[in-house]
Amino acid sequence: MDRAEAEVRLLDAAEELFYGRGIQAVGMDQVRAASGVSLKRLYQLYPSKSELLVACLERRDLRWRTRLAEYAESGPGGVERVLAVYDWLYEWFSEPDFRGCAFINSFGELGAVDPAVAVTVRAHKSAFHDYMAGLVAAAGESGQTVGPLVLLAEGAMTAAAISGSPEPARQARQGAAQLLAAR
Amino acid sequence: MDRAEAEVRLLDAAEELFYGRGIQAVGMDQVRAASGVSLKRLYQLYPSKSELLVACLERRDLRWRTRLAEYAESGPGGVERVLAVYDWLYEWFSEPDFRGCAFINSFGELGAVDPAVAVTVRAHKSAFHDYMAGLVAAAGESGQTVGPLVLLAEGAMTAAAISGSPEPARQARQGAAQLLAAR
DNA sequence: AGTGTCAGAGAACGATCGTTCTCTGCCCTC
DNA sequence: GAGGGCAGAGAACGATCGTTCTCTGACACT
Repeated sequence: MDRAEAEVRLLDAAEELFYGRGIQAVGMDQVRAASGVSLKRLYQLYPSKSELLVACLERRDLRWRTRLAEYAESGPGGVERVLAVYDWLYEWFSEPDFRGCAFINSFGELGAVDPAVAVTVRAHKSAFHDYMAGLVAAAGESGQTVGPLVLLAEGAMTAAAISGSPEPARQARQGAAQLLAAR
Repeated sequence: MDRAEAEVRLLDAAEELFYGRGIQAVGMDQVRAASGVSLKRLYQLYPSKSELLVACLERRDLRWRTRLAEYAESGPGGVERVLAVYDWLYEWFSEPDFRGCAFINSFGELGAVDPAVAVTVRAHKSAFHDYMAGLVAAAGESGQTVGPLVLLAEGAMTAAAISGSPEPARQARQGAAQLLAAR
């Protein structure tokens, strides 16, 4: 197993465990067991739990935004492309192991005590905001709606996590459609 | 110091610490030091950290909803009463020690491993949803908007926490006003 | 083949946690 | 005034955590 594969296995295992049970509820030895990578190697690649977590979040940020963009840009453009974001949220919320937004969860758990986590979470949310702003601008809509549109998505993530239902995505889509229809 | 005062001091101290730094980042000994209540008494009143946390959340739920209702119902009725919710959020977000919604944070940290926490958080969010539904109905608006209106508020809470700015409350209010104007 | 290098397994370490126990001193009752 | 129960302070306990160290065995090279 070379360095690249060890990294992948570590990030896969750590991300699933951290996301599924919370960060402080997972010990480094559980990451070792789930990944099959020895503790020694783990600490060579990621010198602390915090750095492992940040690496997980950064990879997740990339994958999440890529998947979202692929979905949105596979359909028609304009306003429908904005609304497709909420359709994608519905699919995400429906995944069996969905447990909310990993960034919101991480920020709530460690944002106050781990500055690196706070920075990473802010970067992710900022990137999402910028992406939505781009879609809205491409649809020729007023930039004033971007804020509420993002809030609908953020609210849907937490509501879906807490209620255990994907339905908030539908409600967010309805709200977004109304906001975009009003002129 | 009688039992009632010990409870108040414990809940005050624990709530501030848990909310400000995260739950697992705070030890029971810090709660003892901040409250001035001995460890023995603490465990007589709340036999475990989880029960102390749930008691904090339940009291916070009551106080939070009471403060919100007092604010909303101190102004005019109708649609403006719905919008007043977002004005209140702005004031809340502007408090110096604001760190997001304690229920969302607690759920993210412990929802997956502590069922009592999950139940308490769901109850709080459900109560907030019902309260908003009541305001919307009293304003003579369609019940269909309740979902998006709640999502705007939830999204504003997390966005304000992560960005460290109260501005999301303004954006949520704008979005809500548009949703209520559209018919 | 013999030797040096490295990786893995897992013990070890020091810290901290939630929780309980011990000891001491005070207050109330007779 | 003597004795008993109770509360507070803080040590103690067992578990677990993040992180490091030790030991052993396998592989690479001359």
